[in-house]
Amino acid sequence: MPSKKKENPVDFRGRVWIDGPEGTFIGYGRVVLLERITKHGSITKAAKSMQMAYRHAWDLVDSMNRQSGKPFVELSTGGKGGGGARVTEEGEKAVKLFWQFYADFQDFLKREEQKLGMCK
Amino acid sequence: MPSKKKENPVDFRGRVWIDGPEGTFIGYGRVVLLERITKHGSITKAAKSMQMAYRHAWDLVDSMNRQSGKPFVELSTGGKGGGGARVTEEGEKAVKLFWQFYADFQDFLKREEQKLGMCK
DNA sequence: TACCGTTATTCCCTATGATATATTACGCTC
DNA sequence: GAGCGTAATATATCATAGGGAATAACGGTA
Repeated sequence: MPSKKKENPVDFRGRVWIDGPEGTFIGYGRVVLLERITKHGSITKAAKSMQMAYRHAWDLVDSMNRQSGKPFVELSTGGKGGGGARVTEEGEKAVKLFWQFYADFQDFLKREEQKLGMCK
Repeated sequence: MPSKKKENPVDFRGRVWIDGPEGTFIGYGRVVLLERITKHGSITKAAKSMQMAYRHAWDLVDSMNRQSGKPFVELSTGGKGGGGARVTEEGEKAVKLFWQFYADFQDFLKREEQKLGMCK
């Protein structure tokens, strides 16, 4: 049977994100971070679990909380366990919204590959 | 009449490009560069016209020529006028292909804004 | 041969971002 | 009040990309 392997390995790629008042608001890395925070209950553990520096993770959370009307993550310091982080409903909605956007974009890339791929 | 101004200034953004064997192959900056080379006839003038360092422009041209079966740009050194650069038909085709991809992507972003914009 | 403007190539400097380290603040538990 | 693990913050180190400057190579023309 005839192979459909591409002679020229070109592929259509891209990135998508959502901008807010200060620039980047919701993106791939931020959404994965939110999911890890939901799973682990703290910025520290979430950052470690994805090889991200705590400083960087904290900056992202702070950026999202500043740009959203209602915070995506509730932080608490001190107390039982030393404190922690909890993703709010608003944050959960943002996660779902982005994954929908992301999935639509992957479909778009596939369609473009079909449409324009052979014009190389 | 009721204003359609958005309460929350969030907008859907993104970037697209085409990968080749070595990574980035065709992208926005590279395509603009090709158009400037067509217009000016040299890498030097093309780079100056878009505030790009000659070194960077040359690297981009070299990267495209290495990754495409047939070169996108024909370079000549010495001779009348000291040499120059000329975009080939292969290069022109790549420019058109990318702009089509780019336009489709802008449409996609608009559709997503309509579809998901109010779910914030 | 001398000159010219371009391509081709090297070297260094700077700006930027990410990372690592360290310190402080916090508030509950014991 | 001591201890704990976290958030919060500041500082220093490192890596990387990009730009600028300088130089050589090239091949036509006068």
